[in-house]
This record gives sequence, C-alpha cells and structure tokens, in this order.
Amino acid sequence: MEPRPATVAPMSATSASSACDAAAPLYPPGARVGVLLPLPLGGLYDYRVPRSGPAVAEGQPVEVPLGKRREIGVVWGAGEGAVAEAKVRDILRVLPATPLPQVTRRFVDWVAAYTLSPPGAVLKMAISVPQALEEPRPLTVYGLPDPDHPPDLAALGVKETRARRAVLNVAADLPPLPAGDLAREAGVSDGVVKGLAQAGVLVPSLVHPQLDPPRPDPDHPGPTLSAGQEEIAEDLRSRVRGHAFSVALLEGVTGSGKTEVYFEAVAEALRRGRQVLVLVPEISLTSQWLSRFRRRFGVPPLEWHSELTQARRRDVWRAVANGRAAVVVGARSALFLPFRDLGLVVVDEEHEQAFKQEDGVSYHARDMAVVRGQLGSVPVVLASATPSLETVLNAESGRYDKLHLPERHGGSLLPDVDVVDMRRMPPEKGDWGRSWLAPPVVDAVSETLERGEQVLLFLNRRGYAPLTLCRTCGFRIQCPNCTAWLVEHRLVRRLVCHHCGHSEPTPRQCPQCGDEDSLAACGPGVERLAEEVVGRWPEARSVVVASDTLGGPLAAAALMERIAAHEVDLLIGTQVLAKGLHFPELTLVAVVDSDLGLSGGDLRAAERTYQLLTQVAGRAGRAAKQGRVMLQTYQPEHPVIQAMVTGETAQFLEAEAEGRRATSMPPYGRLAALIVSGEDEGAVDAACAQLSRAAPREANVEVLGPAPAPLAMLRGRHRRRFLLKAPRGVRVQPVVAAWLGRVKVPHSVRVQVDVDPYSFL
DNA sequence: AGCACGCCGACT
DNA sequence: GTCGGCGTGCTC
Repeated sequence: MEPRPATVAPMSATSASSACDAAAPLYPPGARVGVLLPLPLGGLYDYRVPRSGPAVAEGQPVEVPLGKRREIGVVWGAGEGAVAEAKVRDILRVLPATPLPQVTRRFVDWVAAYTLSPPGAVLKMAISVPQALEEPRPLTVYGLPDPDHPPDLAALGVKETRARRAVLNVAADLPPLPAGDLAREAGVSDGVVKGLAQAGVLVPSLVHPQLDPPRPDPDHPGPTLSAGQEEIAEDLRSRVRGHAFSVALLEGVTGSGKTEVYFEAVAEALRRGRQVLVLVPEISLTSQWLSRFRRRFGVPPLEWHSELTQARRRDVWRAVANGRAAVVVGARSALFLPFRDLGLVVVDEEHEQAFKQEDGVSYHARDMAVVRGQLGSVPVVLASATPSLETVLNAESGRYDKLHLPERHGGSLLPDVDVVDMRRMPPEKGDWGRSWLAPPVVDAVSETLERGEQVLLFLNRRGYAPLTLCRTCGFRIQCPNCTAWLVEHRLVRRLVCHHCGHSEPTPRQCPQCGDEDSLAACGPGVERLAEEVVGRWPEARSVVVASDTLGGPLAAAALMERIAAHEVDLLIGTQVLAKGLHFPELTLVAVVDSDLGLSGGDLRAAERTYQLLTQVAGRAGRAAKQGRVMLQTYQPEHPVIQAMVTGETAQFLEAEAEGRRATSMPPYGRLAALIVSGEDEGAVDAACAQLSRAAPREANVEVLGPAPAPLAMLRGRHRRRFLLKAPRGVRVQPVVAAWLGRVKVPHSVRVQVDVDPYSFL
C-alpha cells in the first residue's frame, strides 16, 4: 500500500466497492493467519485456524490468546511465517460478527501508513465498541398469549386489580415489551408485570433487539431550492449516481443554503439504498442541523460521537455494519465505522480545525475522508463558506471540483462590516468597572435593542479574565501542570487551566506574597464582558454562551431554541455561537477583540481568524432584516480585517497563499512534527539530543528543533518539538520512519509523530 | 496496551 | 533477610 498525502497526490482509481466482500479469502482449518490486534504492536501476529472448526474469512473478528490474556483481533491476511511454528497458537473463538469490510481494512492500513501509527492503534478506532462484535444479549419481553382474546384471570386464579387491568390493556395494544417498558406504559411498577408473568397471564419470550432506525425519506417534501441551488444539487446527485470517486468543494457564503443543497446528494444516495456519512466538526452543536435534516427527510439520522453511551454506540456500530443505518452524522471518529455500502461522504465546515485529531493517532478527518472516498469509489463533498487554503488550492488545480453558491438564499443580504479602530475610539469607563466596548459599538447595541432586535457580542475567551496577577508583587497565577496562566471563572469561583482542566478555588490572598485582595483580573473574558452588559443595559435579557456554560447537549439545544424564539436580547458568546446557527432576529454582531487570533506566530493564524470572523459575521441578518457587523480592532490595516471590510476573500487567500509559497509552508511544502515528551525534563532533553544526532541529512529535507513546544509543559509533561520540512513532492513518512529507527529512546519518553501538523501546540 | 521479569530501598 | 518501586521487554 502506497501511503500518499490525500490532498497532494490522489492514488490511482480503485475498483468499485461491493456491498459484500464475496471475494474475501477464506482460510481453512489448520491455516496460519495474520491477526491484527487493536494494540500498538507494529504488525500482525500469526495464529492458527482451529482444525476442529470452520474456515475463517479475511476481516473476521476473532478472539485470540496473547500472553496470558485474551484479546479481540481481526484476521488481516495470510500468516507471514516469520515466527517459529511452535509459538503459533490457535484462535480461541470466531466472534459472531460479520467480517470487517475490505474497504475498511484497507482504510485502516492506509491511515496507519500515512500517520506512521501502528495499524493496531488505527484498528482500535475501527472496532471501538468490542461489544458490537458479540452476540446481542437477548431481551425478555412480555406479551399476552393470544392478543385477540383477553385472558381469563379468574381461570388462572388471579385477582383482578386496577393495576393489572391497566397492564393487560396496554399489552393488548402493543407488541411484547420488556417488563419495565410495559409497566411504564401502564403507569404501574414493574412488579405488577412480573407478577402477571409469574401467574402465567403474560408469557415471556426472548428477542434479539436490533436497532432498526426509521429510513430517512428522500422524497419527503422539503424546502424548495432556487434555480442556482438546484443546478448544483443536480451536479451532486449525478456524482452519487456515478458511483465513482470525486471531490467537490461546495462553497457558498453563510446563509446560501449549502446544507439543503448537499441534502439532495444525500437523498440520491438514499434512493439508491446506499449509506451516507456526514462529518461535522462538533456534534454537540448540531441541534439546528439535526432539525433541518428532520425537516428534509422526516426522521433524524443516526449520530456518532464520544458522548453516546456504550450501549448506543454498540447498536449504532452494528446498524452501520449491517446496512440498516442509512445516514450517520458524526464527529471525525465516524470515519472508521464499518460501512457496508457507503455511497456518499460529506464533510461539513471542512475548514474547521476540530477535524484534526492531535492525540493518539493524529489525522485530519477531512483529508482521511477524501482517502475513504477514494478507497470506496465514493463521491466526497467538502462544504464551507470559508474553505481552507488547502482545499481552495486543490480546487484551483482541478483536483477538486468547485461548486459555488453565490448569493444568500431567500434574498437576505450579507451584512455591512464596519471597523472600529480601538486606538482612536477607546472604551469609556462606566460604574461597573472597566469597559471593553467602544462608544460606536455601545450606540449600535442600544439602537438595535431599541428596535427590538438581537445582538451578539462575540469574544472568543471563556471565563472572567484570561490572566490573574497580584498588584502588590506582580505574581501571575500559573497552571502547575502546564506552561499557561490559569483563567478565572467567576461564576464557579475557580481558576481553571484551559489546557489540562486543572482547577483550584480562586484564592483570596496572593499565593506568593500573601497580600489580601491584591489579585487583579487582567483582560476580558465573556463573564467579565457580561458585567459591562448588565451595567449598561440592565433591562436587556442577556446570556453568556460558552462551551463551559452550555451544560449538556440537551441544555444547549434548549438554549438555542430560546434564543431563536427571541427570549434573549443580548448574547455574549465565544466561538460556540459562531457556527451554523440561525437566529432570525439577530441583526448586530460586534466582535470585541478581532485581533485575538492573529498573534502567536501560528502558520494558520490569519486564515483561521478570517474564517472565524466570517462565520461570526454570518450570524447577522440572516432573515429579512439587514445585518451589521462591527469589528473592534487595534490593527485596522491588517489584511484579515481589510478582507472582512471589502469582502475580497479571493485577494486575501491569494496573499495568504503567496506567503506560504514563499516560505515553502503547507500546502506548498510538507511538514511532519515530532513531539518529544516526558515527566523527566532531563530524559526528554537527552532523547532530543539523540534525535538531533540522528536527524535525516537528505538534501531536500530540513529539520528544525528541538524547540520547546509552545506549551512547553502540558499535563505535567515536558515537551519539545522537531519540525521536519520537505518540498511538496517528497513523502515524509519514510524519512521520519528511518529517523525514528535510528534512535532508541527510553520508555519514559514518548515520541509522537504528527504528519501534516495543524496547530503548533 | 497489559503483564512479567528484574534489580535496588524500607520494613518485619 | 523479604515486599515493592517502576524501568525494560515481550506478547504470535
């Protein structure tokens, strides 16, 4: 398998996938097979197919002995024969699950090779719910022996009571149900049901429940598309019909109806009985997306994300594997679900950084989605209002097809963008303390509220203040585990580290000099901004919306409903409010600190800030009313701010691309990062010295580092970073693999590889 | 990832 | 003299 960067050089076309792996090799009893275990082992382990049992297919989940324990693994191929015959042990058990599809297996291998991870670590993501591979546990359900005839209680010697009558009435109308469900329906305790079963009035039976989600209806009456939208929708439909790999960049400003357009591709896949995967950056924020899906297709899709219960994950995994799941919307890990017959992959908000997994196997879900599409001969749709530079350049080079939705659907206009130069119009202090809003913004907020419309004050900083220092001695409160300041969260009266989650009660005295009440908050967070809002507009109904104030997904959805219903006048929010939400009455968006993301020397700082500002701006004036955006900035001349004002996105991206080209940075050059970490700083440095000595000396490869990682200490581990730079055409994997092969670092030091690093943290 | 083996400090 | 710390290595 040739690992190649998905976004740089597509692999040769692969043969069309089939719904079942009819051609999967079978290994007869006695054969030696290579089994991939979901452990970081490096390769396959050989086992023997038991002589007493049946043949085993490639892809078959099996249980094998490993040392003195048992592990679940997957038959990956023929045995390699490198291990002494005497060491090879028998497979213990063939699991009652269908083989992992061939495309999924090839995908696991591909991702492992590309990310330089052990294949087992990738397999672990693909079989993340081992229970899904076992026989479903039978469930006892209770029903009437003959639904058409009410039971003769007297004949069975059972006294008729009100509660029993209720249960029997319910049982007559419903299919057999578990005792608890039946009791709940009847409004009694389940003892009544059990009692009736004991007496023989209700009869138990065993069922193997399986998730059978309602099929989304492609022909459910949905919203009507404009002619422009319809044309693009048809293009997408034909890709789905064509059954071949392609990548389409679906670009359109916020509010142009991208979602409804790609829903037509989803509908086409449904008509053809094929499965659809929609990747979204953060599943907890998709309540509005889900209701749009339900409006279009009548029923909700299946969800896949880390907050699902184990039982739910097991059921969804099985439903995907057996083809009952028609549409799955999920976070990046959904890529590794064992789709039986995938017909379309959509990556929504493809520019989002959340698609890049940083810990463990580090991969970019958007790029791997393209690979998944290629391996399965499936069209891929990348949707965004602000596509990433990588994707834009791929579209320009013709590798991806660009589909452009030009205007806002429904005739609403893009908002006006005003720059507020904070150097010339500084905030004026009020009774409530410091102010963070410039006078023109204050006026605009007042006017908007007077008109009865909604306002969003956007500040991408959680908590009360990003830094707390002592006025007496200058001490700054730092995280004990990380190189980062603790952030005061006044609502919960704690100082919190936003990197490792450490938190401690806010002290009354300075931890260094012991002075009472000397600690001063520095700079604003959303909680502090809220003080100003309450001071200035006491009668406005305001709410702080940040990831840590949302509560669970249910509470978040409820809040969004309240906002949409205009039960709130003034939103003070972080980036959780920036994306994909539709609030018709929201007409003014003020960005409190437009420059926030620009500092820090991150390769993609400007691009990201531009994307975030565009997304936030898109929240303004999405319905009939004209929206307005105000950007508070200390750098009004910065290209990002200028691009926001003029709307010249192409020009901005071109300048950004030029900068990357000049420095040979992605997407014009290739990067791989090594993150060396450990609790013992000396050991980390020693390992770095070794790595330095062994660094590749190829002419076209450059190695930078070791440098302290931007968070030099994270979660109590000291961190150093190497950055390997290579021209675009070079495959960095063999170079890095050879490099790592030349050094041997102690167990206590970890070296993580990040091919195509995104954040530089 | 587990789990055992193995070689140096504080306990019965 | 043992119990146990976790550093190193192996598991087909």
